[in-house]
Amino acid sequence: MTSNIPEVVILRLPLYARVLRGLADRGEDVVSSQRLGDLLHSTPAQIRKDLSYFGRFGKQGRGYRVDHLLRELRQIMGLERQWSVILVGVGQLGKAILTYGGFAPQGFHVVAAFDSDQSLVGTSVGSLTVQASGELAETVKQHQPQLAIVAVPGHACQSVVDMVVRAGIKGILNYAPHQAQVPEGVWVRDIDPVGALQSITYYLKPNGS
Amino acid sequence: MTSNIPEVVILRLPLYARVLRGLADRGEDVVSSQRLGDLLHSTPAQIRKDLSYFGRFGKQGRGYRVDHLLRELRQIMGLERQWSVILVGVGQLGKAILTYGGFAPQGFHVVAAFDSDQSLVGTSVGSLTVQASGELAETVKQHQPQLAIVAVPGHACQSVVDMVVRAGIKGILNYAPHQAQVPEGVWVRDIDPVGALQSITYYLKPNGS
DNA sequence: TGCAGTCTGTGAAGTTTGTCACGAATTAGG
DNA sequence: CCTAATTCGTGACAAACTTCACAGACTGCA
Repeated sequence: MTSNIPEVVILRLPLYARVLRGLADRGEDVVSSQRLGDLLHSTPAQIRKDLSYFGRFGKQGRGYRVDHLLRELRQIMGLERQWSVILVGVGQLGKAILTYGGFAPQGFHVVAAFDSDQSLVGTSVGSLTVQASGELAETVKQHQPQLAIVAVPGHACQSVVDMVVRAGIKGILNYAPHQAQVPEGVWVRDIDPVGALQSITYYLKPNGS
Repeated sequence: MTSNIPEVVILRLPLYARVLRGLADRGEDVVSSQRLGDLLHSTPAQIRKDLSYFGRFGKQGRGYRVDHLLRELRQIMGLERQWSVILVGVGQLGKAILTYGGFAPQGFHVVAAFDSDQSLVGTSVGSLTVQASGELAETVKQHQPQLAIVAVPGHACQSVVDMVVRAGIKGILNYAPHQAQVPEGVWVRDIDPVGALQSITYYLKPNGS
């Protein structure tokens, strides 16, 4: 039974949560869909409609209580718990991801890092020791992480994805420039900065307005 | 006059180009929309429709010539030229971006890096020397870069975006966790790994299928 | 208490995006 | 040359998504 909530809506939830966090930090108690729309470059109707998929969180004549709505959203997205993440690929990108401080505050903890390069295995990056790819299945069985970050070259992506999927991982954040094939029930999001730039240049190309 | 080609189509073009590059590397001459669809997890009809917005590149009974279609797509996206990029924010993330080897092969060259932290200004990262943010306008005037990568903390994002926009930049790749406001005619793409993970956990939350 | 003003939640309408299915072009093999 | 097998390009159709617009709920003030 796949839920009937559009995926585009799910993709917007993190943005809503982020903006609400900002409002909470600035001590704002209540926010209207109008105001949220301004902050998100979206429309009030869109925001109300999106939220209505999950329940009724606002109050007519007032708006939404910031802390309440934020808690609800975090609940909906499953963020009221910690998530364990493994990293595969400890090259430059992988190292940057390991030392990046943005994941942990949101409850995503990298608990193990793997690489196929034997000269990396055993070295320390941040607080982790790089493990051999061969140990992945065993380590996953022990720590039961739910997510994997893949930061390997494009040509290695599919085999790495296959490996983590076989180990039981159901969510993958893929930095490799490759569309990985995954079975039903496994979720992949691609991070593609180069593609993002390329889709910008399309609009800049006819130079002028 | 905004073009009437859907933005979703434009966002798919880089993926098409990437897959075609892979096929070209493997020496394949011709590819059908069926095959492309398999590789992209898309449908043949979608691909034919997308391509038809730009012209007629295929041949009935055969398919698309890989090298020809790739060249056409690169032309369409404006990739048959080099693009100059500036980086703002030379923290851990910024440094990783500077040393990342994925941009240059696609024609995106980082020509200058800026940071507001005086202790970073003057230091070398990769082949660049970090400049003070105050020099940005002047440097942009000289080098005429078309794109900017923003890799600063969320709270600094908007002011940095304002600055690069004022300097004349029309395309921004934003790594900061903040939805920047930009005037008409400026294009922003956000890179949001944390948000991507959060939209995955939504689906994993009801643990089971 | 009553009234004017605000703002949500939601069916219905409208728009955008994706799929279907078929004519026409091309190839390959007698 | 003729026929069977492919495959594109595209208008018509369907599905998905967004916007509209309004009833109903709440607030604040006199």
